Amino acid sequence: MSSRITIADVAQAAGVSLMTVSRVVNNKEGVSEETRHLVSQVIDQLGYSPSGIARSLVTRRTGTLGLIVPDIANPYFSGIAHGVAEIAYAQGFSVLLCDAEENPQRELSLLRVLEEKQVDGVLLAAPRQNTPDLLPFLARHTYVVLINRLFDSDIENGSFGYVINNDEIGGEIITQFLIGRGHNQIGFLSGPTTSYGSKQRVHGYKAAMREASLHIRPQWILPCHPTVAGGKEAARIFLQQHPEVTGLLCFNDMVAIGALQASLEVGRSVPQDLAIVGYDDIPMAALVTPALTTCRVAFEEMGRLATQLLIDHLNNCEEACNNIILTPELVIRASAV
Amino acid sequence: MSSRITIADVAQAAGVSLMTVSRVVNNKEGVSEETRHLVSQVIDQLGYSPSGIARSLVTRRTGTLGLIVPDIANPYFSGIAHGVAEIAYAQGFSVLLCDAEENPQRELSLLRVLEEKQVDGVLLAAPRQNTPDLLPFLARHTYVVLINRLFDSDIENGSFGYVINNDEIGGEIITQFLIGRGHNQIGFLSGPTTSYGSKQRVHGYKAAMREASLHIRPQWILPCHPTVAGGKEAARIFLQQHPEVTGLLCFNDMVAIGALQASLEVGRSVPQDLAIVGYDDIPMAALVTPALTTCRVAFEEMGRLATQLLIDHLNNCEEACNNIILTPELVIRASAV
DNA sequence: CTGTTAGCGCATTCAG
DNA sequence: CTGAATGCGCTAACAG
Repeated sequence: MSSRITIADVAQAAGVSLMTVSRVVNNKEGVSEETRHLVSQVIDQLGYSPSGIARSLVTRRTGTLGLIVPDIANPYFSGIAHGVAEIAYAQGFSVLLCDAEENPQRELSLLRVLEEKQVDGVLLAAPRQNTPDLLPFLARHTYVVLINRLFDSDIENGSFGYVINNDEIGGEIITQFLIGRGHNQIGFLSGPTTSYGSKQRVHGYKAAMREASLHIRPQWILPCHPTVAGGKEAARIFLQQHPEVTGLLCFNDMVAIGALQASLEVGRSVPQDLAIVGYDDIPMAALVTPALTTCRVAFEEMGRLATQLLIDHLNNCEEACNNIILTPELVIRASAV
Repeated sequence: MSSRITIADVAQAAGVSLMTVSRVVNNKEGVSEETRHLVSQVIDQLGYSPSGIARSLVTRRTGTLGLIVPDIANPYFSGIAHGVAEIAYAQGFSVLLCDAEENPQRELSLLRVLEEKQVDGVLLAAPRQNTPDLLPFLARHTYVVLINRLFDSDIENGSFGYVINNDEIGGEIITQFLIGRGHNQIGFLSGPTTSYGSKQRVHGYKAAMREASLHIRPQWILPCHPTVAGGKEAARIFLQQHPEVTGLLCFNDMVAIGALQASLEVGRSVPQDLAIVGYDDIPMAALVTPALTTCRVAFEEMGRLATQLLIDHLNNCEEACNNIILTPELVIRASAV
């Protein structure tokens, strides 16, 4: 219905050949200013719009990127998506949004869909969990950029582009900050055990503790769901079992907000009785009370960089195709001073 | 590169015709179980994936929906997007995400892109501002569903499907709530003057005031930017100019959070000295201190309903194609009790 | 149940 | 500078 009028209609109306029309539509050389002008006019008049579908069939390029996120309603991923959309638009690409709804199986299915849709490349944002089948599905795509997610093996990672946050340094920074403020009993509500980021942050935490010659107690590291509810529950348990702890690191800001709530319940005032540190710096972090001291991860920037990396690769810009490791930044607010 | 192997390769390898392969790929009738099985096997073996592009060229359907939002990083729109993605996936559609970056001009350009990509339909979520050129661009699409946005004229609205929130009732509900709690001097930080929702909410506010025989003072209605900063600034000015006001309605939760901050600065404690009410019930609303009393708008549900409406229409299900008006719901928390 | 013919709308050859 | 042929990969409409 929509694309009723074709390039042929335009050609006929303008009294030229298909190719001439095609050339002016695509701004190609080899057309006199005169005919170019004429054809443009006819195009406007007829309201012609080229069919991206037909074009893609012959060029074998769709100008579309696939973006897979675990949950677009999560500010973490919507921030990434915002960055992705910005660069994609600027470079003339569209983005097919795939929400896996936190379901690893769904990711596989989505990868299939993207294959049928013939996207030029895919951006895969941090699935929480490692599905073993993921690799073969990924391999079917021309090019994939991983956002804040890595496989366990470097060999596998070598097949993909990636932009990640250095969570090990992140974990180290926040731990060092607490140590610097005189804390030496520091706990960690470490999030999902399956999370790559969690592991890295714990590494950083341990490194900082070791560096300061502080004893590392495994029971001070408590996994939890990466949500407010998860953080609240974990903090409740943790604070009861380890009242001696004066500094509490959290997997992310949501967990930290949960910890804030638990502290209130238990009667430990933050930051006086207990310092709490988040991670990510989602918009909410600055707005809770007390405002969260946290580690800023540049979501939107990651989205932008990943998209640029992907597009550079599609354009065969070999030089520009370097993977990117971002260093997070400490943001001191009120929950730990 | 990706779709190197075609239906022809499968046909040859299986020793059947193209059509037979096509039939099994599309699960169509008219193939014996035996050959169906054989062909399926060859497909797996060769790793064949059908080309959506080629298919779309002939079927004139892309199985793709366009979604335009002003800002995907805004929880309001990422909530909608989540609902959209859910239904789209469930019904076998993909969604092309377009982030207009709060730029009405960009919207037009995006609409063009969607036209070239030949999306089956488009979902347009609440642009803040009315661009006069919007209508002709929308008209080029087969079917459009407006999400929480309406044109000023009913004739124009008649051309589109829509799912909206009844913001007039919303404004009325929150005003009645404050009145019921004994407030009779109620201000309204009403957001952008260009916003359709703002106008409606103000209508509701006035209706409730009138109904309670309270005097409506125009100076108690103050427009502002729909952001935390905008709310903070507006509240600062408002509270200084109208200290007599004891209840403050806000355009949305972000504005309310700003008002909360301003109150703290000015030394008015919430809810004792001043009741503050938000709008939308974004995730953040429950997490600030004091937690926001607000009016819940069912974002995700709106996304779901709009998408279903669009798909129903594409499937020519005339009966099911009714526009939807949702009624918001009061959520009482701590900022106004 | 299976195969053949034709063409979707366009861009890439190659000739003028 | 312009145009005529050819085919991208697939399905609809017919034949057998």
